Amino acid sequence: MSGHLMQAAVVPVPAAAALGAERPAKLRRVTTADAIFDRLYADILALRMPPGMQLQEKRIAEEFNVSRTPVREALLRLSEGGLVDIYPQSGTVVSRVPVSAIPEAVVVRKSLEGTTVERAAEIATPADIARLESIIARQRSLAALGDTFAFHEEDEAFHEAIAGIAGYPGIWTILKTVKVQIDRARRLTLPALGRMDNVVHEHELIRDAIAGHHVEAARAAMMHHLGAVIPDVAELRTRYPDYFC
Amino acid sequence: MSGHLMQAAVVPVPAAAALGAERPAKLRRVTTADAIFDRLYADILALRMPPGMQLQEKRIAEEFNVSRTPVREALLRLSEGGLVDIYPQSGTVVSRVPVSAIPEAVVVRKSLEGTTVERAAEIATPADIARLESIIARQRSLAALGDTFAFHEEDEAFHEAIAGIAGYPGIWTILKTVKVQIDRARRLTLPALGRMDNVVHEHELIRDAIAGHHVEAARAAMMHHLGAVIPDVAELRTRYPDYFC
DNA sequence: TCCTGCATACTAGTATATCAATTTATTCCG
DNA sequence: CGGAATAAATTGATATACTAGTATGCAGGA
Repeated sequence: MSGHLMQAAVVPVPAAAALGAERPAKLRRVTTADAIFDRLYADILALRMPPGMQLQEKRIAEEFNVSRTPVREALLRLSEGGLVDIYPQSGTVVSRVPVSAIPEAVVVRKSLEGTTVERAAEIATPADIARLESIIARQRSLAALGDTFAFHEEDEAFHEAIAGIAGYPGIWTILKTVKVQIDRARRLTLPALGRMDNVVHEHELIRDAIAGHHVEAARAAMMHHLGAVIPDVAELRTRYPDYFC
Repeated sequence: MSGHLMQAAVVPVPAAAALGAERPAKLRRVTTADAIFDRLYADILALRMPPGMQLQEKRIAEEFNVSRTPVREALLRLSEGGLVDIYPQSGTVVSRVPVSAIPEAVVVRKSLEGTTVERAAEIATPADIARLESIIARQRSLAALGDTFAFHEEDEAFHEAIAGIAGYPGIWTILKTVKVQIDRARRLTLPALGRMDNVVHEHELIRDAIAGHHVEAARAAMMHHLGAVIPDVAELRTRYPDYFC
């Protein structure tokens, strides 16, 4: 962690904000706070900053060569997402993964993605199917290479694409915030290489059901897919006792 | 809007944050920024600040006798919820209700509340049913009095109670943010007094289904209930053209 | 030894000042 | 008279300074 921070690039606003927030098509500077948010977000998700780690606005500000203000804004956003806990006048820590919330997060995913995939199966076009297939193809090669990180990114892309096909971009925004806690727990499991092939196959089943406009089959395939990825929290908890609460 | 702001009361943290964020049972100062956020949130929802209204950090800060910093933090949080739009170096406005997002918001509610009510029907205890009934009872009298505002608060309580029964408090947190845009649109409809009686009846049906552990019936009743409250955006749009986008 | 109370050293919350970018009005030239 | 260039004003973004809680450790007494 070091060095200067990129400044003041001008880019189209990246989706941001919750359901229905769509900024009017307008240009928006990527602010310093945004950059720091992204960095911390990635660091926490990748466990480079493990749960329970103490954070200090001042120290972070010094590391990035910025003032406390943008750091503070980034931390506030992270705390809303449940990734850090801010104790006023005391300190800020990377939040421990709330085990109790993980089953609920899975329920949310199943509920929302079930609804989404049904809609997608109803209205998907051949072009949509092609998009799904291209993502799956990339996943196949990444699985062969054993690149778990890139594989996971494509996994996100697949689910996001389905939301896009269904015409529910806002639902994907919600899912992203919900998925975070699940993903953090999953990062702790050893890179189960064999699992990637399973995922590819499950994605193929989902794609086939959507392509054939088989609403019920699509839902069933998605339910099976989401049910298979629940991390074994009980085991993780004994292995990393102070990462959970 | 006037006068000083209450300072530094100490209260238990009010639920806040997304799924799985549960602040460790701890005392937390209600910060100035929190107070301003709550105030602005209420003002926007009650349409005292109508969509399209210009906001200025400086002016708000002066009104509340605080500096721009907490005002800014409150506005940032509001913008994440899609209640204000911040145009950098230009201005901040109360967001217009994004009509395009309302159907999607309804989809989310149906999906999540459908799942929730099913679970509630499975595990509800007699005490849970009593809680629901007491809320419905209050709604009956409020409907008779024609107190639409308090009625709406009890409506929220009813749905939150079901989430509580199901053991999905985090889902309610998500629903709150999704409901906001729908509620804003609904506030524009004339206080349809007759509608309140319908709502009470629909709630009774939901309660009965939960009490009888009729999972399918509970879902059906909830779907009907949620389908009935979709505001007629098309009509509203002609009546309040610059409240929407 | 263990508990209590105070002093100290932090940390986050808030205020104020400065910087930079965008919008808007105005002026000057064609 | 009109349009482009420019200057002024507005306001968001960032930096710095200050205030006020909170935790911790040590001293002293039970």
